Amino acid sequence: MIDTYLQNKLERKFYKKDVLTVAKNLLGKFFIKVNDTNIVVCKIVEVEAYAGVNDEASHSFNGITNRNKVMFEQGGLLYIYFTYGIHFCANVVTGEKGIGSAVLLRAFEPILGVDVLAMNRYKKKLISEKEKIGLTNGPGKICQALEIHREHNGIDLTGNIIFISDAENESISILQSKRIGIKKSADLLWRFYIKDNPFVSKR
DNA sequence: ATTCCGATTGCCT
DNA sequence: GGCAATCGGAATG
Repeated sequence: MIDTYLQNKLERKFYKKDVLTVAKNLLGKFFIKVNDTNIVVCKIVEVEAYAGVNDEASHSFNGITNRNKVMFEQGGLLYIYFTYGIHFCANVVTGEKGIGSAVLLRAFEPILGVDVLAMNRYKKKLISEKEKIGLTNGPGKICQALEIHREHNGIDLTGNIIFISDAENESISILQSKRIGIKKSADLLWRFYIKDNPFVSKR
């Protein structure tokens, strides 16, 4: 089971391309998190690109700080930040070291480990269809459901704890829009999502 | 030291 | 659709 995902794990070169390319290429891929007792697999269905140059909305826009320094590492690392005093958000760092760009993971479709996700989100295993939609359809929800926190900031996605794997591609239709919840550089169409997927976030 | 405010979410009307 | 929750990063004094 897990062997198949490990064999299809994305390599470093996938992440070292420019952020818009990686953002679009991440759609439809499997995001996997493994621990001692379980494995969770989700399909990536919605992302946003953030780049260091000409993008005032990006954490990297004003240069390296203690918070954003992982964004400036080489592609393939995970950048985690804490926001609104409540939530964590997960990003895939892209490009070469020093660029400062990343892809925000906005929504997942649960594939394997729904009970684990439900326990983390709702403290119970059995959930309704509506609750299943709400499991991972937002950036903060993803981190709560998959237990991704501060300690995962900087983790290498080419390792075996959290990684992303290629999917046998049934062709997907990709749509784009403005990014959600930002005020600066708000007109860039850098949000990408899979058409007609019910797990794409609503707001 | 103090102030401002955010790459969100859930609950309310 | 509106708004409170809640905290730490970043800017300002």
